[in-house]
Amino acid sequence: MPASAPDLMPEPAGAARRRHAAGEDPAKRDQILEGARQVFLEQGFDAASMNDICRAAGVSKGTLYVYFEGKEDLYVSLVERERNRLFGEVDLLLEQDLPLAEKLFLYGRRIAELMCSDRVVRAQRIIIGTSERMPELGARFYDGGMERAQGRLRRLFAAEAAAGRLVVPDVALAGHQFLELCMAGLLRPRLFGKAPEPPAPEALDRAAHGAVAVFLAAYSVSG
Amino acid sequence: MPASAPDLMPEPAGAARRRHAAGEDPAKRDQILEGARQVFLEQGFDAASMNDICRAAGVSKGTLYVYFEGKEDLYVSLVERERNRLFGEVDLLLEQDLPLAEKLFLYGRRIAELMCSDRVVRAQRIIIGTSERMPELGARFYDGGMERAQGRLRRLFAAEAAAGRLVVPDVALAGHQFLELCMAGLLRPRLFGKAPEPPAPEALDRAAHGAVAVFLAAYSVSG
DNA sequence: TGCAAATCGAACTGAACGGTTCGGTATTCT
DNA sequence: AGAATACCGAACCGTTCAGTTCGATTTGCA
Repeated sequence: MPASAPDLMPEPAGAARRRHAAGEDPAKRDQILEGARQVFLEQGFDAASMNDICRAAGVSKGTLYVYFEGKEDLYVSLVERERNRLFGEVDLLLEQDLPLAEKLFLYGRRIAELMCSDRVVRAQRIIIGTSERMPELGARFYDGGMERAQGRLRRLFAAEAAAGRLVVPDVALAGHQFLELCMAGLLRPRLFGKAPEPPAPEALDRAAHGAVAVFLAAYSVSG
Repeated sequence: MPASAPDLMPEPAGAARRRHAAGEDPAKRDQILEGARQVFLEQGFDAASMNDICRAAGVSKGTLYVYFEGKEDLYVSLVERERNRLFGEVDLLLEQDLPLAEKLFLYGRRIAELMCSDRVVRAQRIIIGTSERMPELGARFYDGGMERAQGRLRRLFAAEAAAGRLVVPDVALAGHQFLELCMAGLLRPRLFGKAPEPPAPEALDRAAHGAVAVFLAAYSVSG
């Protein structure tokens, strides 16, 4: 196939393309997803209408259906994007060179703050609400979010145990325990609508500090 | 108004009535709520149709609308009933006269088992999913469920602290911590659909045992 | 400039929804 | 027996939805 093939050239190696094939402009795709995010998160999956999403995204209905097959496809794509966007940065927190107690405090506090934020709480609400009908989507969100953090924690605990600074018979259990401790009394009232606002900084401090204290009391060599 | 008022007598003091006024037969009301429970829990609030609920309950649509004002009224009544039914019995677990460690183990294990059961997980899914639009309903469910258990725990911890067997600077925090520890690694995968089955008895044992161990390591006087 | 096509905007389809109405039936009280 | 009525079942109403269609308009490339 010569480089001058008239109409079929699928991938012109040119770096800067201005015009895209129908349904293949990533900026427009993002624009649609952003509108969908607003409507889905504040209406829920069923109550959100495609017309509202079009209006919020500033895109015609025809165009939307060029970029996405339907409502469920749009929703799945949105959840996938949010998952990566929300939990992509978290891993770095554990890499810093700090005393264990401080490292745990900062990591746990950040996770709790993230999980209790308006944006993530609303995302969890809608995903949990649809996980009866779409369990694999919920599982993917869980794996890419909390379970990823769990993996980091397990590695840390195993290393600390190997170094003789902790005694951790079950690193998986310990990982779950630590993160649950960090969100104790914070996340559940948020999910159920009992706490309309994200926790105050002092509340986050208190929970994370208490988590580290309890955790280290149980798993330190001296404990 | 004489007692012999012909058509308006509202409360005939007779003890055993066989025939009920329209929309006032409690058995029929329960029958409707039971059908609504099935449909709501497996379809979600929006996706559940009143026609499906009528069919599931074995009741005509007209009758349903005599007993309930509409979909939301039916849903609210159902949540209220489920809340009482599910969490009504739990309180008794803490009254037994047992060593603290055993009492905590049994209580925590039972709570975790309940919270992770199919029925309660599905109830939580739908309530969390609708708590964006109906926060007060979610808050009531939370208060009647987990928060009630928290109250019991706080009283226990305060008593144990007063007796010199525990050192608990913040009984509210400690209560949240203990229950979160009992469900660590169990509830969240259930809610997100990652774990399709309730946790096995051994998993519940492991979580509750680990919770008691960590908790007592942190809050025992010797700790 | 002129052409091809990506997008717009708005109307439209068919189905499903919540809720209402109404005549017929079965039950229970007098 | 007879009257009263709670319930049934099915048709019906207006609305809203996801998804489609199509001419008009804008946009980028030759």
